[in-house]
Amino acid sequence: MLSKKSQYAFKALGYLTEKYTEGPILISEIAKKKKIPLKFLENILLELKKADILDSKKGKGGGYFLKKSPEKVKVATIIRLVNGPISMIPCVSLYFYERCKNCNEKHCGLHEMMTEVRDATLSIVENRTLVDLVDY
Amino acid sequence: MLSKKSQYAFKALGYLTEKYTEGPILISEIAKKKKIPLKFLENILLELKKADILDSKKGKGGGYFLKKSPEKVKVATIIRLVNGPISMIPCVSLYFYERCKNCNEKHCGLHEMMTEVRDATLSIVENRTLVDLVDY
DNA sequence: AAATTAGTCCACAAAGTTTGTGGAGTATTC
DNA sequence: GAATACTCCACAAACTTTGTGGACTAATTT
Repeated sequence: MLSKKSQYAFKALGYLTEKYTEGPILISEIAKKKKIPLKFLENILLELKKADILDSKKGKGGGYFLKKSPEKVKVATIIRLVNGPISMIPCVSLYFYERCKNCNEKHCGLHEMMTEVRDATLSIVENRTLVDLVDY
Repeated sequence: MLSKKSQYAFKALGYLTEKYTEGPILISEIAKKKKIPLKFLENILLELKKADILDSKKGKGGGYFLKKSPEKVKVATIIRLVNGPISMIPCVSLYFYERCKNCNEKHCGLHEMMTEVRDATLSIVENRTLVDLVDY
């Protein structure tokens, strides 16, 4: 399961995608519309900014906005950033790989199956972008 | 990611599947061979027994063994049992469903995408069994 | 029947993660 | 320089994970 933080991040990014043409959006507006605790959302958006997904402007007329065009930001990128590995086990992860201590990966049934699961998931989340998060 | 507990459970079940014809297997043997903390493994196996996946026998010649034939036990069942939901978000889960508070499921982009991810994952784990966990 | 073997059960504890909150500071605009 | 809005850091409560310890029960062997 994705953490609440991740779910909040997706809701917020969906909202910013909707409002992409409208310039900076207040944190407080996102928090209210998407029912996200304000201060928690602050942390999340700041993290997304540091990861180059968002940018912000201070002072009057300020707020957060997408740094890149929403169709250029993959859902997979956001998951890895906010939630961590997409794979079910570390020895199968592409971005968070860790060697398995108690099995030989070449001959491990679990390894093989989890690789399939990973690829099935990636085939979706690597091909969806922030645009796919918007309500319709 | 699956918890360590889940990974231990899979390792143990894979081992019991290998040794399916050999009668009861000692917890201590599984723990040693699969490098799982003994007492932690006790808890896991007991849980699997209560869920009717395993059975056990006490005293000399005792140990744990699969209650059903390994090809009859789906991987999906084990994940749900030991790890919890397979879906990435609760409002998309079949077995652990929870309503989403801040979106209309019929018009939510996230909901739609996560349904696809769920189905892609299920198409694998609902069609694999303990047999697929065995090393080869 | 006693000893040995091996699972059962319960409680607890250390560590880590998640989910926040509070408050002072900084940049920008008017 | 006042108001606005993001920034940064620290901390805390709650929960989950990952175990451990010890007494108990059931089955077998001698």
